[in-house]
Amino acid sequence: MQRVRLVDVARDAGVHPATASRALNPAVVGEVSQATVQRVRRSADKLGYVPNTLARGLRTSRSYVAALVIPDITNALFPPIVRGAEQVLTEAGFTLVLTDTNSATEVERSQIASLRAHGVDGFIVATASWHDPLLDELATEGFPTVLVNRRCATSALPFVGGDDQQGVRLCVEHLVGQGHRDIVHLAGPSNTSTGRERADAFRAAMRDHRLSVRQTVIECSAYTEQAGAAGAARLMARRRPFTAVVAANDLVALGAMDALGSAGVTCPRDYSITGFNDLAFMDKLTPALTTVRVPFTEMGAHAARRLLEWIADQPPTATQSMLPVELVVRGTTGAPPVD
Amino acid sequence: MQRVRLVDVARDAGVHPATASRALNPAVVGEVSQATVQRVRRSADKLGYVPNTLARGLRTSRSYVAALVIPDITNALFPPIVRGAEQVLTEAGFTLVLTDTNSATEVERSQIASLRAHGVDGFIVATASWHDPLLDELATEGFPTVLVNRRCATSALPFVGGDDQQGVRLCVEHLVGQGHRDIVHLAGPSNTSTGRERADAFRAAMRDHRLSVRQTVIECSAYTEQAGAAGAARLMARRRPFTAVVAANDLVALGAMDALGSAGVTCPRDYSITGFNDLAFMDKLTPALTTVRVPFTEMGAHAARRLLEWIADQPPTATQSMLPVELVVRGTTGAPPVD
DNA sequence: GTGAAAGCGCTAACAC
DNA sequence: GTGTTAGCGCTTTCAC
Repeated sequence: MQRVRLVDVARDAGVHPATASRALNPAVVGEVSQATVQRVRRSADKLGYVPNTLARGLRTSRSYVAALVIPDITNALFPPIVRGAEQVLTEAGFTLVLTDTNSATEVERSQIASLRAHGVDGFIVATASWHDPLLDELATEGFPTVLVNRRCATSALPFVGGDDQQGVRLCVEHLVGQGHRDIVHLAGPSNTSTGRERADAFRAAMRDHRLSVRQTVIECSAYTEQAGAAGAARLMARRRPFTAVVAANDLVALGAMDALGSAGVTCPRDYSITGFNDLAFMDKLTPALTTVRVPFTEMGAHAARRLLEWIADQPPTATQSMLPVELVVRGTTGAPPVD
Repeated sequence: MQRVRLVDVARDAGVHPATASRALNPAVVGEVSQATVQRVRRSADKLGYVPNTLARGLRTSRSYVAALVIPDITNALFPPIVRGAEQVLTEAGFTLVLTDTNSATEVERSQIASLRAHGVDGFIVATASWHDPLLDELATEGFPTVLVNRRCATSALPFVGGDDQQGVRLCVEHLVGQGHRDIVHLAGPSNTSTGRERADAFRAAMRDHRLSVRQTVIECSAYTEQAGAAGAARLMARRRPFTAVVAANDLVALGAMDALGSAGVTCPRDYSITGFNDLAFMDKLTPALTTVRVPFTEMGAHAARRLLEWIADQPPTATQSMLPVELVVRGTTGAPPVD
């Protein structure tokens, strides 16, 4: 394997390598006579020819490789994105390179540089910070790059994400419908678009219901259980009454429930809570988590399609696609306690 | 970016491209005078030179890319493996290509072929079937390949996995210690090494405790909740009494618990059950799952190290490494019911 | 429709 | 120590 070169095929078919190349290249196969094409194809099959993509890439500066940049693959929301992207890319004859930055900016920068050196044709980036110079650079250079899940302040790059606004609105409406009025938001980090936008959406939804938003938003430092627990601790320290919590995501919700539980405040008896993302097994907890389901697989697939379009044609309109989300009502929400 | 070539650096430094190449290549930098090295390095930094890995690879037939072949990235046990491998590889200056075969053999075959065409230096394979002609081919060709998590019948390739035998033995011992005697095993598919070896280990452990193994093993068709539920249904259909179940993995255990629960048989009141893998959130279920913790991140890292060794030197001894596992006792195991 | 020739960016032999 | 030369495997002008 890897031993049969185009020259060998050409020799076997009794043609010039250039002709063999044309016969095997769908784009220019028309320039070659049918008979020759047949002969070359037969030879290629017979010898088990596998084109050397490196050599092709060196010549065409096209590698048919796309890279997916992920902050942390062990966070359960990313695997479906990877999967969706991988499937679309593979189907299109592309190879997916995965890089896990461990949420570190320097790693991200060096990885992106190295991948470009490897000649990748484009990036799908799931690590976007709200202010992200690295992505601004890519945008400026016109290097094919699609943002997924999180976007930047400067929306110069196409983006595919879930409809955060709608998701939060559904949560607030559901809680209000159950009779809650003292609702607080454990927000995500403000250096992520999801953190910011969910918080904005929360305030907007509260206002729509003529509820005060004063002192109702507590920012968590990360999308983790630890940060959620810390947020809940700060919430309790305030001694401001609340009957419901809209958490920025499932992990934050879980952490908050843990912390509140340790303080003897239990859900759904004492308060209601909603998550976001509907990670695996959220339906199997006790109580099962009411949360917002986001179509992550579709998100990855969609982002991959956008990237392929860009690579094939020219810079796309930097559209921001919002995929519809849905509220999944389970056991962590109910009527507010009567005291 | 990607515009600065070695020639440009050489011109800037006033040397021949070959000299610049040597100055920048750690392996042969000694053949160049210190002064020249300095000058070349300075020029490279100044111009922002990034070596073109494709061109280098074409010349050296080394791409510094390793591929990880995964059956299904959305199965929560694989992300940590990916992460562990990615970290070791990245640190060594390698790039990781991920491919998700969706558990389909044809996809796997075509992906592996395509990746070899892309010039990857080696594979880490997590999809091994018990009989796997594709892997036998790679082994025969001496292509650097390390198996992770699952291995093949013909152990011609190095393998890094968890200590399945020990894990199952711990489960059985724990259950026996609680007083269980009627223990059954919901086994994994027999076309995986984990399925076969856990079942073997189960039988061995039972015999060690002088317990009969007749009719105690039921094979599930896959490592999924559905298959677990189907296995539990077959178990109930037998009408043979049991007080404990050793499930081949967490998903199978969850599926079984669902199916048994629907039939009014609940855990831990009516029976005990153990899982395997300790996936995320298994500690948050009700009851929390007693299971075997497997060091997946370390597994991925270890496999990557083995691969790097192979790529750097020569074919390693085809050693089989077993990483230690530990039993995590939680709520799904207890004393058998008294009737 | 096909062949000839050049070259993508880099590195390994071989000179000097 | 450094320059010269050649070539990795492929594609793409340019002739014919």
